[in-house]
Amino acid sequence: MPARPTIALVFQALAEPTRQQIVEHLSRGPAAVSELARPLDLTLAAVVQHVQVLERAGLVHSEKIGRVRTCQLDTKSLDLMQQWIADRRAHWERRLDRLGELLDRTDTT
Amino acid sequence: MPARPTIALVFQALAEPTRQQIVEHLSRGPAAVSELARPLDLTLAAVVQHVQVLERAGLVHSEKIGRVRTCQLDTKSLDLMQQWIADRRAHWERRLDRLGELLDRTDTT
DNA sequence: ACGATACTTAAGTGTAGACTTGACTAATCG
DNA sequence: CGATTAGTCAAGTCTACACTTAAGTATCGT
Repeated sequence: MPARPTIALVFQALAEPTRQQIVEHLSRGPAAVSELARPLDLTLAAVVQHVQVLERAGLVHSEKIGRVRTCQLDTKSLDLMQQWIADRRAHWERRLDRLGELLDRTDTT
Repeated sequence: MPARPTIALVFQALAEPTRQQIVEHLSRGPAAVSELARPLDLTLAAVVQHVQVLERAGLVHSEKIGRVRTCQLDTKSLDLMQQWIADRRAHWERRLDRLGELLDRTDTT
């Protein structure tokens, strides 16, 4: 039901300090929305909205049982980020290599 | 001169699609500000501002020679991000392990 | 020297989005 | 059953920030 999350969505979601805190909380284990809210001087409504953003970004998965919605970290988007970083780095380093070769050649001629 | 960049700053910087494009451009090699601006239907002033944000986040380093400011990818903050992701994942997976043990024990008793 | 290029800075505008309030539903407890 | 708990939804407010314009500086080409 959520359109496949893009890196843009992931970075946008993590840009908000509160949402970073929520992710850090969830990395210590699943939690209900109200548990996430407790340490966060915010209304429950605000926390719900944050969770929705994190879900659209594929960073969190949640399921409602009875009246309590339990949230879990979803590592899919962590993978996505790591891939993105690796890609940028790969391009960058390949470039440095080519530069190195060039310098070597101009050096020895 | 830039205060040590925080993960918060890094995510905030990458939240903006335009800045993602700039980082992608720079991963293919250094570029002047006006080169970054060319494909980006924006004024030069706007691009300068984006570069400043990326610099404060430690994602880009730039140096002005003559009248042209040349920008480079700075991998410091890529490291920072990768560390952050690894940390969240580590906590999360350690938790899953403990859960597994618990289930094993309750299973065999 | 003159014009063009490559930024830089300050100030103003407009919009996205973080947060609140208030009213609602539904599950659980005593 | 009524009261509490846990979450949901729809408006509305308020601020941060992406972007523009306009005016400036410094460098380069001829």
